[in-house]
This record gives sequence, structure tokens and C-alpha cells, in this order.
Amino acid sequence: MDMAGLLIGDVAERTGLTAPTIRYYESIGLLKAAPRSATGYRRYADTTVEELRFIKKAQSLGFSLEEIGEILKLSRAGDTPCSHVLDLSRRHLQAVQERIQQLARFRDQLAAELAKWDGKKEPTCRGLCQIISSAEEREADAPSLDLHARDLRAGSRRKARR
Amino acid sequence: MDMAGLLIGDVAERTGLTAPTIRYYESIGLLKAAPRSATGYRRYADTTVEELRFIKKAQSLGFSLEEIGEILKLSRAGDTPCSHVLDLSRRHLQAVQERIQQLARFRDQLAAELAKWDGKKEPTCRGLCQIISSAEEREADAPSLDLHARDLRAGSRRKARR
DNA sequence: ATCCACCCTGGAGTGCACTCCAGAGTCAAG
DNA sequence: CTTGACTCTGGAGTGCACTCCAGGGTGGAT
Repeated sequence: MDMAGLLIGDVAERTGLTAPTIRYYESIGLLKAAPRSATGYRRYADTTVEELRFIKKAQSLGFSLEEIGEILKLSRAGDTPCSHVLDLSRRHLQAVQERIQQLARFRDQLAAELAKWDGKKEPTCRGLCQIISSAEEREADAPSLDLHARDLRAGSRRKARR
Repeated sequence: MDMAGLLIGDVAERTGLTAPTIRYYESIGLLKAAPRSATGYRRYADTTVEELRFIKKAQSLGFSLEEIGEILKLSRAGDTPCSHVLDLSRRHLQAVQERIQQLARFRDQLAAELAKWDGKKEPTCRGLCQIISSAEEREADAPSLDLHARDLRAGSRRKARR
């Protein structure tokens, strides 16, 4: 062997990602390029596994890869106070908060309807449609908060230019 | 005018969608083809506006267009009990529930960290990273629940075949 | 009659986050 | 020394949900 370090497959296994995904992350600059062995194989340090786990978590919390890249970049730069990340976080928190509330309301209604169905009292598809229809609207107004995470999408963020 | 009914632009305005989006919905069979005027213009009934609003809401609650299509199809078929939608709803409820819990935990931690920053006590980017890193893992296990709504994505749903 | 804002179509393009492919090289085990 | 599982690259393809475009028709107001 030459120059110890994890192979991409090992890293993949440890993180639950695929090798192509890891290469993809490198290609978009999310992960910095790994040092190569004499024959061109990527050799990873254990810290990369940590970094990838971080990425996975941030992603599952609704951050886009681009946002994660920014956070990572700033975080690598050191322990400096960082108004940008602060700002990003605040807006993200706001979006998360709103999303939780909308989902919770929906959950309650849906659960209630399902309970009715379980009791065999008039189970109909229209019931579900009614619930969905009665979910509160929340677009058009308060357009200031742009979603930062399509995965938390609530209400469309299109603005219909015209 | 010939044969009253809303023009696509009117419908767009009333729903906050764009005309192309409405045509797109028709093209994928989500919306049934509107009757045409003698000159080929789509003429919509008011009920279409309702249907589109329903679609928007269902979408904001995390249903994919495909799922919405199924629901709509069954709902149009009448007030019959419908185990499929029931099933869809149950799994969706489950996913929503989990997602809410994860987001809520994240919200609390993020809020706490932001509060610290507001108090000007050592505001650092690393703090945020720590929070994200400490967000609980939730993948690999419990793979039974496939997400039904990429927008509620929590943890990746790739299974790494190999 | 002339505007001009609307409508139509088919098809191509977008953004995100991958995922797959072909063709070629590498490496440890049998 | 062969086998088989890995690695590399560049580029194309995927899925969702749009979004844009070119090229042409329509219809109410001036």
C-alpha cells in the first residue's frame, strides 16, 4: 500500500453515501479534493467521514448543498463570529418554525380523519380532500421569507413576473 | 365571446399559478383537459380554480403531483371508501409526524444557539456546526417508511445497492 | 386598420442532487 | 498470472416540477 488513508469505498461504507456521491461532492467543491496515492486513488482522513456525516445531517435538516458549502467554508476558516451564518440560521429557524406549525395542523386533522375511518364511520376519499382543502393558505403575503430549502417547501415561491 | 368560461390567464390569476404551469398540469394528466372555444382557447369552469387550489395545498403539505393525481382521480370517482388513499394518508401522516419531531428538536437547538449569540457570548460558526452535528441520526434503520414526499425528506432514502 | 395583450403548440432548457456508463487502470488473493 | 473487486475519468442520463422559446393565431379597444 502507499500512503495510508481510507479509500473512497471505505468512506462510502462509513457514511452510508455512495462513492459517486462523494466524488460528486468533491466536483462541486463541497468537499475539498482528497490527496491522491501514486496511482491516483483518493486517500481520505477520518475527518472526512465526520465532515460527510455533518453534510448528511445538515441536509436532512433542510439545508441545501450550497448552504452547507457556505457553512463549511466559514467553519473551516475558524472560530470567527460570522454574521452570514447567523443570518442564514435565523431565517432557516423562522422557516422551520412555520413549517412545523403547518405540518402539525395538518397532522392533527389527518389523524382525526384517519381515526374516523378506523371506526368505520363513513370512510370517504372526499374526507381527505376536505382536510387538505381546509389547510390554511400561506403564500402571496409575507413573501420576504424565501425558503432556503426546497425540502421545506411550503406554498410556492414563484412570484409570477408579468 | 363564445362559450363562457375562464381563460387560462384568469385561472392563473385566481390561483397564483402561471398559465404554463396549468398547461403543464394538463399535460401530465393532473388536470383533465379543458373544453376549447371555437378558436382553441381553453375555457375553464370555476371548479377548476378550486381544484387547482386543492393541488397547491396538497403540494404544500408534501404530496407529490403524482400522489395528488391519484387522490384526485379517486376523489372524482365518488364517495367510495378507498383503502389506497387511506394507506397513502397513513404513511404520509407517519412521515409528517417524524419530520415534525426532527425539525422541532433542531429548532430548539438552533434557537438556543441563536439566543447565545444574541447575548454576544462567544458567537462562533462552530457552534452552529455542533448543533447540526448533534442532530440525531435517523436512516439506515426503519427503512420501511419510504418518504412519499421528497419535500419532507429526512435522512437520505438511497439504499446503496452493491 | 392597427395595436397589443392575450392565446396556442411542441420542444428544449433549468436546477438540484444525484446516478449510470464506458473504457481503462490497480491491487490483493488464489 | 489470472481473477475479481475495486479505482479512475468525462460525460450523459434521471426525476421532479416547472420555465422558456419561437412562431403563429385571436380579440377587444382605439
